[in-house]
Amino acid sequence: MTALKTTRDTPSVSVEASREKFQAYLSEQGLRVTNQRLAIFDAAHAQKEHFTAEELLEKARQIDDSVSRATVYRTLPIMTESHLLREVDIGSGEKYYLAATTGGSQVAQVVCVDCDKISEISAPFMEWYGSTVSLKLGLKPVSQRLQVSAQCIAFRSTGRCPNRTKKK
Amino acid sequence: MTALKTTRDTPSVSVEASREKFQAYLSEQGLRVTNQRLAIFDAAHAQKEHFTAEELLEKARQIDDSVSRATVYRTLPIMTESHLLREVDIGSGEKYYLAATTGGSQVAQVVCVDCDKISEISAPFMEWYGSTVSLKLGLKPVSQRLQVSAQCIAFRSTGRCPNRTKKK
DNA sequence: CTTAATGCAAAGGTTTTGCAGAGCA
DNA sequence: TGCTCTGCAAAACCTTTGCATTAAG
Repeated sequence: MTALKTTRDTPSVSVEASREKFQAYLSEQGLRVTNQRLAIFDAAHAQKEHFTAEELLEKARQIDDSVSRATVYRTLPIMTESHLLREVDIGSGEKYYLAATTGGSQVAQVVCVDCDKISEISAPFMEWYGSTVSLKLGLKPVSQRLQVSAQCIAFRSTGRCPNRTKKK
Repeated sequence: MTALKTTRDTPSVSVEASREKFQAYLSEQGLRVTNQRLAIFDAAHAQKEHFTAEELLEKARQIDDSVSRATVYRTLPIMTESHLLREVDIGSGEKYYLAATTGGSQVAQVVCVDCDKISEISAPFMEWYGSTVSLKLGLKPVSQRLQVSAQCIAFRSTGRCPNRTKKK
């Protein structure tokens, strides 16, 4: 499966708008707008669920097969620093990412204990609690993250998650 | 600095009590009580701040210099599963640990953005929010974690943390 | 043209694992 | 004595980096 041309020429409106933000960010920072960066960006924003760097590489290559693993890893921090992508580390060894189209920093992650599937949910109280907790220690809060481990629906009924790939 | 004998023969009362819990847990699970496991346990419970696997190896070797890195890594999950140790992943590449002498699962971590120093603080509201958020998604909550990024006192005054070792 | 960005492959750091020998129950 | 646990070293794993080449501005 190499270099398939997808419907990249007519991305959805929201993706289009986000991409403009990304290009604007790159220019502001004096960074170059390359085909690889755009392919990686588009691939990331076409995902509906959280993805890993490796999965992103695969998707990006379906758009532009010249994209390398190194460039994916070099582009991820750019996208997270521009707040167009959210990084989620659930402690499973690899990091997960999701396009930050909604919620800003006010989202909690709920992770299935069996299959590691991540759900996000609005948690507007988080920022207030982050401040409360920080200030109790005399520190200045920067950001906060609430991660909840839970049993997903499939696990509760069948005792095993359908999309589980863990070695454990 | 190899195999220094410390004051291991007279550990504090609380450490002593915890160690008994650990031995009981091992026996219950049909696991063996070995000198290495006890040394690792004692080393872990002698720390006042969060530590890494590598740091734990060094401390454990001061108690019993036969302790190997492999055994440390094999013992860590046993101690976390017995709830005598708390694992904290702040997304820095290596995991941190701390003896779970207080707070149970009702603690939030506040991490300095510059030096990665971790402070813990009681956060009794967390469990309630974990439940709320999980149930909104129809999931059964298991545990929750609130991690706050903040600027520590030293960073605010000098612009740099004293104990910083990050490459970044 | 000038310089940043890229691909490749090797290196990096942390954690895991196979195996033969050691030691607890 | 049987079977778990251990140390050692190699491997696995994700991520980063050096270098020659490519391409954006």
